[in-house]
Amino acid sequence: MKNSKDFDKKEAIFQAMLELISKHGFHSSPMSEVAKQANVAAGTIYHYFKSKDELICALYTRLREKFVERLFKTDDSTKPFKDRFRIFYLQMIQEAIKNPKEFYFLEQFLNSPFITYIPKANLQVIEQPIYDFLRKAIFTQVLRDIPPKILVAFVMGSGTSIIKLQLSGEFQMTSSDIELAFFTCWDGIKKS
Amino acid sequence: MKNSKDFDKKEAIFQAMLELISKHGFHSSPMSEVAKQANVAAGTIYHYFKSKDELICALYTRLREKFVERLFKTDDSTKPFKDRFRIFYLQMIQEAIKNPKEFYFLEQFLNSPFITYIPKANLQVIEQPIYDFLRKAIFTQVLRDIPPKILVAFVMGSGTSIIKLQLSGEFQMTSSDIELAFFTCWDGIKKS
Amino acid sequence: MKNSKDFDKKEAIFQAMLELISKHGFHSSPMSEVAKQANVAAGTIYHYFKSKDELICALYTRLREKFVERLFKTDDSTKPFKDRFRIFYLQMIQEAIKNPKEFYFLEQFLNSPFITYIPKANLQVIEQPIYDFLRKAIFTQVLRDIPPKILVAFVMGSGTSIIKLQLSGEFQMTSSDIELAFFTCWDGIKKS
Amino acid sequence: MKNSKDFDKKEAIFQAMLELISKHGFHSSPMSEVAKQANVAAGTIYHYFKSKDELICALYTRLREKFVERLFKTDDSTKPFKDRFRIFYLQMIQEAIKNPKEFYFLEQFLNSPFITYIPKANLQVIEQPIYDFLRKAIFTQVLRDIPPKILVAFVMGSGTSIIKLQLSGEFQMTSSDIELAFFTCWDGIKKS
DNA sequence: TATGAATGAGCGTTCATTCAT
DNA sequence: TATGAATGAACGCTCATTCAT
Repeated sequence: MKNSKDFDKKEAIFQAMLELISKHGFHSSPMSEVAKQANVAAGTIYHYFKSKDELICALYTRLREKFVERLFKTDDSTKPFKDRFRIFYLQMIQEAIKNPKEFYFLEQFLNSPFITYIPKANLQVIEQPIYDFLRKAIFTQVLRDIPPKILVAFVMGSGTSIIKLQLSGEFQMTSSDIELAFFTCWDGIKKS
Repeated sequence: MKNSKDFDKKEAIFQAMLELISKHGFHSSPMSEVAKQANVAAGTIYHYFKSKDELICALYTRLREKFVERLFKTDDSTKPFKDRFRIFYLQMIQEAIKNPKEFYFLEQFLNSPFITYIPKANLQVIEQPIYDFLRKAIFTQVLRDIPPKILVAFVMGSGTSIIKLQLSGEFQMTSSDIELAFFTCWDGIKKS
Repeated sequence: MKNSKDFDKKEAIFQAMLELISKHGFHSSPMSEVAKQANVAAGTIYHYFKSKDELICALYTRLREKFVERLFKTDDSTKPFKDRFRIFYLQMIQEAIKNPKEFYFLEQFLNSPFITYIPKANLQVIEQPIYDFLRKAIFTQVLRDIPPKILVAFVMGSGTSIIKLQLSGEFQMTSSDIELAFFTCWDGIKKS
Repeated sequence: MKNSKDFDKKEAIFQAMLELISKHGFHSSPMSEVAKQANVAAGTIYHYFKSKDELICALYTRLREKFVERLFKTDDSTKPFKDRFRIFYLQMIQEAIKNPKEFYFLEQFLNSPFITYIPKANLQVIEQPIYDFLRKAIFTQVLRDIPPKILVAFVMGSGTSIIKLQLSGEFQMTSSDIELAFFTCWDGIKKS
């Protein structure tokens, strides 16, 4: 089956690149190594991606979309917003902790000059669900009335930072620690 | 004067590397280019630093120390903690915005495999002032009683994220926006 | 019809290679591009030709034969030799100018190490008509008595050079210019 | 001595590239091989030349200049023009035969897409002496009154072709053959 | 100390060719 | 016959590092 084989190879290449970059960084992840780990020839990668940069960018887009999607996997819009936000915040932390490679790759990419290769419009589309989620809650006066972009930055930044703390191995968070983190965030953003 | 010349060259090398990496990333900042921008010969860099990696790591340590130091430059321990924290938070945001190259370099480094080259103990020493500042406030029941490391991550993570928002050019923060960000953070961490 | 299809594909491949090489040279004309322009699969080319080199050599032989043939297309052996030679010389220049791709390919090939792949005997067979044409005229004392090979070289070399001048775009030859070129050549080679 | 070493290396690289290309063509002359034959490291070539293409173009300019210069090495402007032209024509043929590598390289380059990389103005400057030499003789009514560019093309083209004949090994020219070739050319171009 | 020419391992990428379908 | 995905050797080139001066 051509399609399934295609899928397998592309997927294997993505996976190999993810593994290498999350561990060694962009420039210690040579294409030859990617090929080896993906069990394809070096040249094969170039049937699927124009260049190393394009592969890395495609991987970012793909992983970021997947990550955002997961944040709302367990959302239940019939619940009170506080509960929904709690689920969202915990989900963010837990998903990242369950997928450290993805998380490291995303953070590394986001904080590198690579990020400038992705058109801002594309980035916005990917982040839209988060933005919408919080903006509506500002509108319905559940959340503090501050510019939504600041709110998103605040929430995601604090979460990201807590994830890094946990993944660094420097501090073992219990689930009640995570709960505390949620309350800290919530008390900051809620309409008082 | 040997020391002063040493200082000048080392400083020039640091500055050149900072400029290049903040703009182009680690692996688009060749030593030859650093040398050119620092007005020294390529070989000279190796009198001051064992390797490119060591130079980058030294630069990180140096900039991170400077950054933390600046956070407390305007601290006044006689004031109520809330005021002190406000100054601290605003200072963090403003210093980063005033020094975008430093900020980009630090974030890039922090989110790359390079960070693992710096012994954890050293990192802890550098961050200690922040940790102490907040821990004491927990102890005196001004701040919410959560593990200090989580608190530090929360505060610094939210701040960092807001800085990125501003530096991205995607959102122009007014000083009242920054004030709002401070309140959001404060309401989250204060003892209620 | 197998033969007609064969013919079509082979022809399309020849045409595609000619177009690419005349424009980009041998090593900027990948087989994949040839395949694309010929509307066949890359592998298909290898049903008709053993290798890229063989294809290029076959193309040379083919085009050179066609070119020589055209030189005598309008020959009329009943006319005086001077008239016949005039037609020949003008034909050479005009055919090349009408078919610049063919001309560029032939010249490129002729001046590259590829030419050594073609057995000398084959080359001689192809050029034979030109050789015979001029040798007879020497024999009949119409042309200067110099070794025929030198005569052929002289005539073809001067013609080729004039063609290049015109094709370079550097000089627009009128038909009276071409006539002058003919006289220049003729006065050189005729028996005086 | 820095200058002499520089000279040596650059010269050695030029020589190595010349040797390889004249024998194997552009794309069978890898930089690694050039380095090996020039007794330098691959990277060293890139201190002297930006790229392979630039090296090849520089080599062309250099050799073509040298070649044109040699044509007039033995010129004596006090002699009658016919004698001067004879010397010139014979010199062209003999120099090329003495330096077959240079000749093959120049012809290969001239008939490849590389030639388009060299600005036309530069080419003209190099060829200027030949042009001037013949143009003056047209002006003084020694040579046939045809556009100088055509005259140059005629003379150089016929000469080049005769050189190729000799170098091909297919025909051993005696000095009286060369003399005949000169007369053939002269009778063509002289004012009758 | 300071230089910068020189090194050469290693990179990203290309492309002639093959072969399972 | 025809396909085109896959191969992998080989390419042009970069750049951290060295060392004679």
